[in-house]
Amino acid sequence: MKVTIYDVAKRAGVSTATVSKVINNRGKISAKTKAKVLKVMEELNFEPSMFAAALTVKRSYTIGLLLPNLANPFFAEIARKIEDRAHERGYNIFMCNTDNNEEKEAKYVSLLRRHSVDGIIVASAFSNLTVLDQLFNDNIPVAVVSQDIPALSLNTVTVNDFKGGYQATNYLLSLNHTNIAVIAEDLRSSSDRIKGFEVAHEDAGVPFNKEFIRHGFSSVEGAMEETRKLLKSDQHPTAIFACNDLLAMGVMQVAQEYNIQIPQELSIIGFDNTVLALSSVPALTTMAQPFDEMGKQVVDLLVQEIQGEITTKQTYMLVPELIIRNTTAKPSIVNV
Amino acid sequence: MKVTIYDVAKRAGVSTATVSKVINNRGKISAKTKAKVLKVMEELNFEPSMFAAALTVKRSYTIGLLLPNLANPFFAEIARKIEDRAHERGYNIFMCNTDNNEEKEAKYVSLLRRHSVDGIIVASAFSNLTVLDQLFNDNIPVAVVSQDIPALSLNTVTVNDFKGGYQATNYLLSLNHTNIAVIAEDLRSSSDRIKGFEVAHEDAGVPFNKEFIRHGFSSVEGAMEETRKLLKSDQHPTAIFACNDLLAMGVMQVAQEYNIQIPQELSIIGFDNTVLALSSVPALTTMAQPFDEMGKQVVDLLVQEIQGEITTKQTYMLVPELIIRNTTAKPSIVNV
DNA sequence: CTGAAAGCGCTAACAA
DNA sequence: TTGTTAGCGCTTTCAG
Repeated sequence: MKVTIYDVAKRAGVSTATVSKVINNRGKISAKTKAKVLKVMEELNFEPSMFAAALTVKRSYTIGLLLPNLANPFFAEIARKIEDRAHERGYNIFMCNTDNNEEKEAKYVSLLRRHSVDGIIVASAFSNLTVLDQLFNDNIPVAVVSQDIPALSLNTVTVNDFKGGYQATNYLLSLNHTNIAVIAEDLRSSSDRIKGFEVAHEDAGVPFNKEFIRHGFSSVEGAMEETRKLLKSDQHPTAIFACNDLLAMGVMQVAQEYNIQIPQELSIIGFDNTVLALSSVPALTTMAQPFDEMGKQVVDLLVQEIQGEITTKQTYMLVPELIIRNTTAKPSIVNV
Repeated sequence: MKVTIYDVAKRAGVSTATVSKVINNRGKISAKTKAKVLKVMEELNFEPSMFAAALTVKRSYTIGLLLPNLANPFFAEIARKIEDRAHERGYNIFMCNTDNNEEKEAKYVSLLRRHSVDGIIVASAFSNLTVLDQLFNDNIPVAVVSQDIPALSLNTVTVNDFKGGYQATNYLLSLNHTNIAVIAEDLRSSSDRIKGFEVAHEDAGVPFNKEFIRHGFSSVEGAMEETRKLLKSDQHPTAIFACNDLLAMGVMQVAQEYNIQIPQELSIIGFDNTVLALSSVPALTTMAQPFDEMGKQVVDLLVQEIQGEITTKQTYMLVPELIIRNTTAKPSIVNV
């Protein structure tokens, strides 16, 4: 049988109210009583049930985390940071892999509500706005990370994708590449990165080839297929901006397939700076997402809202950072 | 205000007991009453609090998952599968990153107990046996995945590391490599893999160089350092067996650093088959861990124990599978 | 500084 | 088939 506050109270010769006070370090208790209670708690290896407490206190100290798929290093990285920070703040994380599937999203949210989570962090696409609306009506705080849901006003932490795209492109341009292609997923973040790509060209006065902007691929295979087409074309690009590291890996595989030297014959830049970028051969130049900061900010925002410390919704927009490694170089004459 | 069972009962004109019954689909209720209650629940967007229920029913339908670090693709992969299966079985997962740090382990376990988890899955090294002992005394089911804790008898799911090491080595031997090195972490699983390496050599009647067995590295950097030493030695190896994919990436980076062609001049085989193996260039030959099966089995084992369906502890030992990709080939004459 | 007692939202006998 | 009632383990007034 689990040991309860009654067991502790009886053994310590005090009331449960007193025990409760020492557990929560609240109210006035004599040092002596406190010491005695603490000792008994120790002896009994007592852990107070947050369930029972939550019932009156209406706070579970749990947060739900909705993301598409942990097996994707990008989300794994964020999840890690979020969990860290949440734990620091005394909250536990309920992990939910939605696969960006509306049905799963709804199911998880329902489950999370039954579990009385104090708030929810959304890192998945979250197509299901109805569900979010319900949460809103039910007064369950929601914070969003790594995307913006323009239809709703929520606490949000994003990274400046436009700027990321701009800087990545700009770096390539500064290396004298004038023939740059983009491979992207079909996400809002991607289109912002692409916009950055375009504006960087305009600002530099370098024209870009619209044909070289390819989007709609989320898998390595998709990226590979597209890269093949790109590299087969007459005036093929000397550099490719892959909108995430995974896609960049696809590009690199095709380069090897075609016996194209990286970075001598083809420069590649990724986005995210996941473990893939660091471990790839050659190591990938990429725009780093500030995972640590992102995780920290979302949970802080959410926790603040939970604890009623902020009432207005806020948006943090962090900036990605260029990490130069070994997949980028000046275009060689050979290749032009 | 959160809507409660009382609100539903009142609005539906029935007692809370009746509502409880329809929630849990238990007892006898007329179709009519049931329909009415269901309708009201829908209208009120009611989600029963598992907290309150757990208080009497003594089951929270939550499971704690302890692992070192989600940012490590191996654990991310397992976590994903575990979460999937748990969810299928109606359980939610509490995520805990321990960094293999005893203090964190203890803190998390304490937190999990306060949250009244029904059971705990341990995927981290778990140095802290005292804590596990407490769980045992408290009758909290624990299942272990991807390792065995010989000191304790617990439900366990592992993969046959000896066999994995044997098969990896054997494949290399079958390719006619006779000069094979191993790079490993300092884990029990690694020593089993190394044992497999040795026995495979003995069985094939090929002597192996003890100097070529290097262990104690857990980072890419460590692997790189060691690979440099290995490749600098006079009679350097023609193949390297890296005891996990991440280490293999380190080996590949050094190979490129030294301008050594893979697989022509050096074969590499990894272990795990994480996303790294698939996306590396060239794609990595590796021993695949059966992540899906592992995840499924641990949660099934744990859930069975929770629900009292099994009383004896069980051990599943799954087998890894050789996935041949592009980092392995026959040794070239040049290199001998 | 300490304790008695009510109540949080739900379930589980037991009556009706 | 449905309702009454007594907890589950903890917190919180409010007295003492």
